[in-house]
Amino acid sequence: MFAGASLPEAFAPPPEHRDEEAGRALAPGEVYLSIAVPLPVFELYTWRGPPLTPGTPVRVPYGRRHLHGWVIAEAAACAVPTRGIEQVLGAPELDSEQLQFLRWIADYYLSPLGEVIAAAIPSGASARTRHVYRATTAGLDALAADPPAGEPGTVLREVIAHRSITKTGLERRLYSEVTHVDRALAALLEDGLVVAEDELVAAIADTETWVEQVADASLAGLTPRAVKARTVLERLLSGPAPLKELDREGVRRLERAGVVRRFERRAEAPAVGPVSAPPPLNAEQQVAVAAVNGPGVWLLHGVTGGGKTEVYLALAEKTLAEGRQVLFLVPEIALTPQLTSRVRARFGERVAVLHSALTAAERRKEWHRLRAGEASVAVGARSAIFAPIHQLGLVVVDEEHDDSYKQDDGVRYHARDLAVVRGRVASAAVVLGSATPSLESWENARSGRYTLLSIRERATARKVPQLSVIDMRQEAKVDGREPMISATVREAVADALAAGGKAILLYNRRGYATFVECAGCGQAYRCPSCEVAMVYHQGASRLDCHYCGFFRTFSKDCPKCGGELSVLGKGTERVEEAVIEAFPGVSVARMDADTTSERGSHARILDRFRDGEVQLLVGTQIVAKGHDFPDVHVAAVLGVDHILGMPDFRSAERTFSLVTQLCGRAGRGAVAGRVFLQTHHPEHPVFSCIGNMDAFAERETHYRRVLGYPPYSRLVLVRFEAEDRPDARLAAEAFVKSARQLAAEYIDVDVLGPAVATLPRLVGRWRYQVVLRGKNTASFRHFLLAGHRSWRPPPRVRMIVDVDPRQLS
DNA sequence: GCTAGTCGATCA
DNA sequence: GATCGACTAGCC
Repeated sequence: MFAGASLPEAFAPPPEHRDEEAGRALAPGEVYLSIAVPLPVFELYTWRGPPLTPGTPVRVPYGRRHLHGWVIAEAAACAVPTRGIEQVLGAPELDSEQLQFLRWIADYYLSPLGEVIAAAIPSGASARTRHVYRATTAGLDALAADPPAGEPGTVLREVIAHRSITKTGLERRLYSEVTHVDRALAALLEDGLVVAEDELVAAIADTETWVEQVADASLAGLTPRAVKARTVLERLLSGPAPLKELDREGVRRLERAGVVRRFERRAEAPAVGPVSAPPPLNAEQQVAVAAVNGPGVWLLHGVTGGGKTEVYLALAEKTLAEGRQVLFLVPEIALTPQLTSRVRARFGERVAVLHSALTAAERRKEWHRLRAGEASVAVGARSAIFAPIHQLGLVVVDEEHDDSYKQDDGVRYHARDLAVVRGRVASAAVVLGSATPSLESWENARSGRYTLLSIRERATARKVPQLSVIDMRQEAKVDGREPMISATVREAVADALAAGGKAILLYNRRGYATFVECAGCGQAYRCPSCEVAMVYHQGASRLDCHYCGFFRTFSKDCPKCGGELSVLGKGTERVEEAVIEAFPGVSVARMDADTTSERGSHARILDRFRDGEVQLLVGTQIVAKGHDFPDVHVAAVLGVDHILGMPDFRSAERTFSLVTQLCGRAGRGAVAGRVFLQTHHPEHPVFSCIGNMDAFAERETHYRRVLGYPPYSRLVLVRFEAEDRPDARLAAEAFVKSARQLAAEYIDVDVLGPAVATLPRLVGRWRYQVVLRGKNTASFRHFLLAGHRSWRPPPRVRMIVDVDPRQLS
């Protein structure tokens, strides 16, 4: 039936991109393969191919394109015509345990399996193909006899000069001579002088190139000016060295002279045995280490400075001794250099470090070392949960309450929750550690799903600091304005400095002023695509949108009416200014996202503070995280009200955690530090619980239970985004209607909303959202899975499904 | 996700 | 009547 098709279409020859054999029956030895590809489709598609082990990476034709996918299983048959796979890209990359884990994730987070696998495997872990051009015999003959004129001729010559070359390669080499590489290639292809093909590029080798000296240096006839070659030779005197540590120019020079030679060598053999001796453990630490045994989940609740790290390390040692491997998760590796270096110091070459600042090649190398069993301890941020470990015996999640474990785009997994799942799949022990556990984990421990381990004593003899809450409403005004630093804090800091101590001041907003407006015409500076106030950064002299990166240069006068602009609200830059003014001559450093964007700058600031070069550290919440300094007499939270005031049910939990962590930063030797908290809500119950997890948890869980929030319910946030506001709103409304209908069939499922998101417009898109809530886990899962099949957003609307959202905004 | 093929709107 | 651009279905 051709009802919909016009005549020419019906008679058109089949599109040439289809392989002619598409849809034919299985050839001998062939099977149907279910393959996961990274696309927003939820079923697995089927291709034909040789029998392959699940987890094998393959390249498959898909429409006019080619995709990288992974074999999941052999399929019985396929209802639609199938095509053949194009290439096997290497050995299986996932064992059945990992596949089981990834399938669980796809199911739980309502994400396509192919996208989950793509998120789990670093790009380039397996072989890739690249589209290359190669000269044909006709092309070779043509060059000798009758070379094409103009640009095609130049391109042909270049193609012949290489065995094969990509288009990008050609463009790079010929950019000064040829303007239309594309066109020239098309002409050459047309004439049959070159062919295009896909070439398999091997996955990264686990060897590296080394250089050694093979002949007397005098043969090189080096002039005194050949400095680079000399430096290389000097280095090689003590034996072979890795190429990457040598000067390439120098090596090439010596190679040509036949003095040195390259060779491939397997990556460094791991050093065996502990590198630094473990310190003795105190009684509580010993109890914790002894308790963790075999599969299960333990929540290690330990006061800051209680020596949780030593417990982790002792457990890791125990696990390694059993011949199993260890996975160490940390919130953000750049922010926790101390933990990483301690793990390194203890286990040396057996440690593989995975973090976002690695280059693709470095990451692949670490991945390889783990897979080959050369490294047996992996340390990394959330994506390290996917590290290729076959004999997993222990997973440690440090600072388990930290929100950075939640991936906030793509597959929105929570690495701490995945750690529990992976541990179960691998029959490994899982240890979640924190001074301020998440209420979810706390509840799991209370109900007996996890085992609670407590460390209440500080390992060092430091006393628990005393906290003073300062009511900023009572603070004397200066020039009619509320001072940034209260008199009490000012005095305490002065005392600390006089005694040769240091202080940390936290203000959780960066920039100089959070709002800029013209006193004359009322013109306010909002981001044109985000509907939020732009933040004035004095250092960069510009206005920044903290959500989309848009900025404009700042001038003191209003561009509209010429009046003077007034800057309102505060940020760390302004706090820094006030501090410098209040304590002249004292060395101050600011630490926030603006001063730590450069690689290594974060550690540099902390080093200067540790060494005493900097006495006052001002910054956003990163000053409260994971590092320990001597002689911090005073720590003060100058502003925390924005966190507390956020329209989110976890705002009290975040405040509690941040302030408690900061308290842990204060203290010197045996003397307790002083901690101050400036707020406009001194009566808020959270402040009376600081440092006391039991008290906080009791209050907060009561409130969560009454209001039906996690951990007493599960939430799924569904957000609708569109350029036109009505599109997003209507989509959300339609969704609510159908979700309510479906929810009626399940126990205790609520559909809340629709509501405008806390940030109504971001990066040019309007945002509406709906919250799904389930109080019965099983019923809620069934509801989600049933709905998921039918939930498709209308045109022009993007739908984002966030299972277990960390923030309802 | 991408892309090709569809459709209507726009211009000489 | 031809060309351009927005929109949508199908990809195995």
